[in-house]
Amino acid sequence: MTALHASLAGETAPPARSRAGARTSVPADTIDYGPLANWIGFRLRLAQNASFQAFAREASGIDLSPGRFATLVLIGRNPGISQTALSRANARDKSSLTPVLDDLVRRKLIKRMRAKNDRRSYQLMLTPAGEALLAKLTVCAERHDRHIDEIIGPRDRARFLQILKKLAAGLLVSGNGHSR
Amino acid sequence: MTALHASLAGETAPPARSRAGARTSVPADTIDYGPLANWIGFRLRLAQNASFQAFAREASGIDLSPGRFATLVLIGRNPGISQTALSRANARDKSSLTPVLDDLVRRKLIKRMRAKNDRRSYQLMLTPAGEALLAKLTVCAERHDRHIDEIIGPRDRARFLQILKKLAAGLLVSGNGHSR
DNA sequence: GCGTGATAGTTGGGTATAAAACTATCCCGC
DNA sequence: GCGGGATAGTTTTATACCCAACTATCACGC
Repeated sequence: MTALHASLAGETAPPARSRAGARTSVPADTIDYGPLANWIGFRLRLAQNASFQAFAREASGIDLSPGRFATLVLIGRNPGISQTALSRANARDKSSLTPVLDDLVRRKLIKRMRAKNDRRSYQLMLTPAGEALLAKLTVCAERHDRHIDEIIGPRDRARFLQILKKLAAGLLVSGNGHSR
Repeated sequence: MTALHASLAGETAPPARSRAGARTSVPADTIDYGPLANWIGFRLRLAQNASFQAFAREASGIDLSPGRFATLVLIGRNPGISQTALSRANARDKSSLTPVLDDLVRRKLIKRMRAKNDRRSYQLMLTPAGEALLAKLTVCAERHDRHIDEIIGPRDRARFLQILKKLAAGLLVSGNGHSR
């Protein structure tokens, strides 16, 4: 991350690339993306990438990665949620959650309590410290989101969001004749 | 991936979840996403996730991950490109590229040739086998893209794509007063 | 030609994530 | 109450990625 993205995005750094780069056959700003240029999947990856990093910047100084933020939000909004339900909501495998939650517990941001009637599962909830951190991060997230709004423009936002939702829904339904 | 996404997306699997799940405090379909529900960053991640998996399904049977596909396209479109330029175009760190290219070379899909006038850099190009595989994958990608079109609807596609581009560009320019 | 600073690629260390196998627990019908 | 089948969470293994440090090479000015 850093300058590599800049060059992809529209060149932030004009000073660089003048001697050595010019000889390496493809001068970086004249790259032919071919069909990639207009494939949704590719652009989606770039946008997600950028958003992730922008958020990380927004929340820099706070010792919690963007990925864990969603986890906190979901626990905060759904106290007592199980790990499995949380992993589903967050679209990550439940096994990925184990180390994350271990860490959050270690930092005393969440609590894991055994459910009364099902001793297999945990009930997750925020600690007061977790609530406090969540509040701080929410401010960052809102700033980030406002930043995105400036880029998209408020008119298109709703439409854009709706398409994102349709995409996530539509692409998944069509492919999983799975059992589980 | 699998049923977890389905439940998020709109429930493909009605048979499951009826007994055990009902008691674990938060029944998965009544999750409160709170502000997450309409945060672009979060939705972007879900959509990208879904797209990635859908593409993987489309190209299942072909032994090449979606990530490497973009690499092949870029090399095919820009013969002689250097690894650094490629990593930039693909928005990944150049160090991530090393093992990927090693693998592609091992499978005889690409060639790495030392540049004449700069013995530090390589010039990458497809082998005939690489061209052939690229052609096969392009078919998959086009099918995938058509699938996405069905979901988005052709009217919104261009607008959607444009917003994705603006987002990637806009979010990156504003955050890297980096040197590198 | 030689030092200085930049660049191409690799290596090493660390994080995030997924898939599959596993353990413990649960539900249900008999 | 017991056995079969499902579920919650963990562990193991493997992959993809980043960043920082490293080596080899280059370019330029003197």
